Amino acid sequence: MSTPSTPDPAPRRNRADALRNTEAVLEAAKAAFAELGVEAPIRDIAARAGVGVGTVYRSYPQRSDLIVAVFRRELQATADEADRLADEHPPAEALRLWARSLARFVATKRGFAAALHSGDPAYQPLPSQFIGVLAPRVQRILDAGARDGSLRGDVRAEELIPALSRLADDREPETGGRMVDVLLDGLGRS
Amino acid sequence: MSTPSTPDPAPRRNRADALRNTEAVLEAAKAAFAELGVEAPIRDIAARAGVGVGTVYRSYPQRSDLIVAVFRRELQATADEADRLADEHPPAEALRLWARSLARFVATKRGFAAALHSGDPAYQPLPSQFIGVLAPRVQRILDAGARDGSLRGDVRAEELIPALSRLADDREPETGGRMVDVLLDGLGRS
DNA sequence: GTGACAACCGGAACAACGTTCCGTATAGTT
DNA sequence: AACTATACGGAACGTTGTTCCGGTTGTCAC
Repeated sequence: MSTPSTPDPAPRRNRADALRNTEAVLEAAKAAFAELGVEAPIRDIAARAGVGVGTVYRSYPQRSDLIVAVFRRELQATADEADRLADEHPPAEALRLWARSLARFVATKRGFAAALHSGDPAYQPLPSQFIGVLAPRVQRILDAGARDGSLRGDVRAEELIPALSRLADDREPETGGRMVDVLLDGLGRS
Repeated sequence: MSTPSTPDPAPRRNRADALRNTEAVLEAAKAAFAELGVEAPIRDIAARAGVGVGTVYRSYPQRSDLIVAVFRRELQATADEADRLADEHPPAEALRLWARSLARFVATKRGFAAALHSGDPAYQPLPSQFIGVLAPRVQRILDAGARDGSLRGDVRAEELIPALSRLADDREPETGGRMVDVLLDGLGRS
């Protein structure tokens, strides 16, 4: 406010060791999530990364930050696939194919879907982070389907995605897949 | 093995104070579940009942025992309703009406559906207890629907009930209800 | 190279919870 | 009234999330 001399008030670059640690924690979390599910103990993640718990909390104040960081790449791939499928297939088929893609994503992330819907404050930002990325792409498919009459128009992506991820999160992947199919059958026609 | 004298080896009747306490814990748990959800702290339940935690564990070694005991009556009512609806309505309609009944049950038991599918060992007996009671009644409806062609025949009650309870367990009851309807639409026809 | 300081680190410390265990109290019987 | 199997209470232990602070270490200016 007072000194107009510094146009970019960014005070300092991040320290190199801090960046290294942030990366190490990310890798450790990825391994821990794969092995123990997304509710792996923070202490465990810290130990794998060779750092103290304080360091984990500094880089990722909320557990959801860590989850989002670990799965960002795969999440983005799933989102991109929605666009690709929308371009290459009619809406109803694109939606069905994309649902399988989502089911694969959910099935390989133990505890992810449960965390998504838990209501636990530690996971509170997760739904918006997760659905925020996916919903616009899926909504495009739903809109196209509503236009050509192949999909009913009264379900929004923001409610469909949680429903699909809930159904897909079954101990028996085959059962989860079948229930997803049934739900999509219910979306068919108008 | 050695002494054939005692045909009924039941050694002693339950003590009256123990019965009183078991009942007090049940009432306390009912209140705690309603207020805090099914993962209410055991200490909290014990305090409400005016009892030590050891007493809670003696009557209900697993948390799932407490949950089943608390909801047994309502669960039974929901199960009975399946029979009633099956007698009074055609299969597809009976199923839809029953699904609403299940949705109401789930919606008013905070955390119940999540516990049902959590995989947490503390809740491990819950699915069989819960689904074991409901499934036979619901299967009757599904079978009738498969016979008259109004419902597809490739979905079993054991997988439908978890799916419905997952969908119904939404922060927005209206959304949950709509997704349940969509799933049932998918079950329609063959 | 050296000094100084902000940034960062590690892990101790605290709180909440599930669960076990055992010395004490007591209901029911003799 | 005395006795004993039964049940009780809650201390104690292990695990987890989360905060906090004394000590350490990059980084920059000189």
